[in-house]
Amino acid sequence: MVRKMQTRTLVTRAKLLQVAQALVADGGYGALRVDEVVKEAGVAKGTFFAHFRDKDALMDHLIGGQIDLLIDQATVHPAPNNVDDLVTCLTPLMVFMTSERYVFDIILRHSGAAAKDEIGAIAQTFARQVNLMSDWVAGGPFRTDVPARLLADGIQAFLIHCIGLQFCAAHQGAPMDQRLRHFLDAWLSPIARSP
Amino acid sequence: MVRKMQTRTLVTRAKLLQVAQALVADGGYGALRVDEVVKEAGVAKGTFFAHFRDKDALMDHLIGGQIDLLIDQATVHPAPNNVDDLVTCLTPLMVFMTSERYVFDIILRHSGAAAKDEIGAIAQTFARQVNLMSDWVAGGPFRTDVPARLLADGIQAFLIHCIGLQFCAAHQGAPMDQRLRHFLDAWLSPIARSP
DNA sequence: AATACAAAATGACCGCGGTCAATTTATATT
DNA sequence: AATATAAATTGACCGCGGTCATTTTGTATT
Repeated sequence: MVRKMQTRTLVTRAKLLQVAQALVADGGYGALRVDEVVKEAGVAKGTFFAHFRDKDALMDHLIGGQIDLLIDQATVHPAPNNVDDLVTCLTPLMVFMTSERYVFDIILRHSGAAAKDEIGAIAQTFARQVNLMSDWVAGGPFRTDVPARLLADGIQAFLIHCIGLQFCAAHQGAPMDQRLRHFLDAWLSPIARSP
Repeated sequence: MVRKMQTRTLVTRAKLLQVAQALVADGGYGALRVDEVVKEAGVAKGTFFAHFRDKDALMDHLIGGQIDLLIDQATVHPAPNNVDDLVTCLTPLMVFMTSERYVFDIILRHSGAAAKDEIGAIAQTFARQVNLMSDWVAGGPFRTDVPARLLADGIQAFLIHCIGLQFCAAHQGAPMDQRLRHFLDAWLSPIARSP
C-alpha cells in the first residue's frame, strides 16, 4: 500500500538543506562535513543518508542550484553578438566553477549521469547551458556550416578545458577568459579559411 | 648533511609498485586498497605514505605509466593525414581512459598540477600528447589559420569532452569515436566557410 | 480505542585513507 | 669498534563517509 509522504519528511529534508547551505556560506563547499550537518540539524547520521544517497548527492543539489541561478541570469542577458560578449556572458559561471577546486571536481563528476534515473541537478544545468548557448550561436554572427548544437557542445568542452587549466600551474600565463576567447575565435568565426 | 639514498628505499618502493601493479592486473584500478598493497608488500602502512604522498600519487604513477606506453605507440604511428586517421591514432588512449570511470576521474584530477613542483606523471603525458598532436596537425592537411598548438589543445578538450559523455546516460546515442570525429571535422577542416 | 503495518529515524559500527610519535636501521665520524 | 645522527620503518590511532539491524512514529483498518 502506498502512503502519502509525511510532513516530517519534508521538514527534515528542508532542515538538512538549510543547515548545509548555512555551513557552506561560511567555510565553503570543501569544508562541509556530514557529521556537522546532522549535528546542527539535530538528526542522526542515518537520517541524512535516508534523504541523500551520499554526500555527493547533497553537493549536486547545492551546487546545481547555484548554477541554475547563474543560468537564470545569463538567460535574461540579451544574446551576445560576438565572441567577447559571449565570454562575458559566461564569466559568472566560470567564476563560480573556479571558486574552489572541490566544486570543479564535483561538477566534473556529476556533469554526466551514469544512469538515466540518476540524472542530477548539475547534469540538468549542463543540458540547460547547452540549449541556451545553442540559441545564442544560432542567432549571432557565427559560423553556420555546422549545427548550432555542435557549436554549443564545443563551447562547453572549451569552457571546461579552460577551467581545468586554471587549476594548473603549467598554464597560468594567460587569464582564463582570454584563453577561452582564443578558442572561441577559432571555433565560432565564420571567416573563410585558406584551403 | 646529505646522505645518499639507501638501497632499501629503492627496494621497498619497487616492491610497493610491483604489488600494486599485480593487484591492478586482477581487480582493476578502482578496487585497489592501500591496506592490501602494504599487506602483500609486507610493510607497514606508514611506509606506503613515506613513498607516496597519498593514494592518488600511486594512481598517478601507475596510470601515467600506462598512458606513456600508449603515447609511445602513437608516436611510432605514421602521422595521420585526415580526421579519420587522427581518431584512429587516438583510439587506444580513449579505450584506456574509458576502461574505468575511476581511471577517468583520476586522470581528470591529475591532468593539471596545482603547483609546479608537483607536476606528476599524468600531467606530463598530457603535455606529451599535446606536443605530438601539435606535430600531427602541423604536418597534415588541416587548417593553418590558427597555431597548431591551439588546434592540439582543442583536440584534447574535445577528447576529454567525448570521454566524459561516454559515461553519461543522456548522450549514449552515438559511439565515442564518431562523436569525436564530428568535433574534429568542424575544428580542423581547412575548407572555407560561408561568411 | 486497540491493532497492524509501513515510513522515518536512530546510533553503534565498519571500511579505508591518512597521520605521527616512537623505534629500528644504515651511514658517517671519532 | 664505539658513538652520533640522519633516514627509513612501524603500527596504533584518527577523521570521515557510509551501513543496517533496531526502535520510534505516524497512519490506515477493525
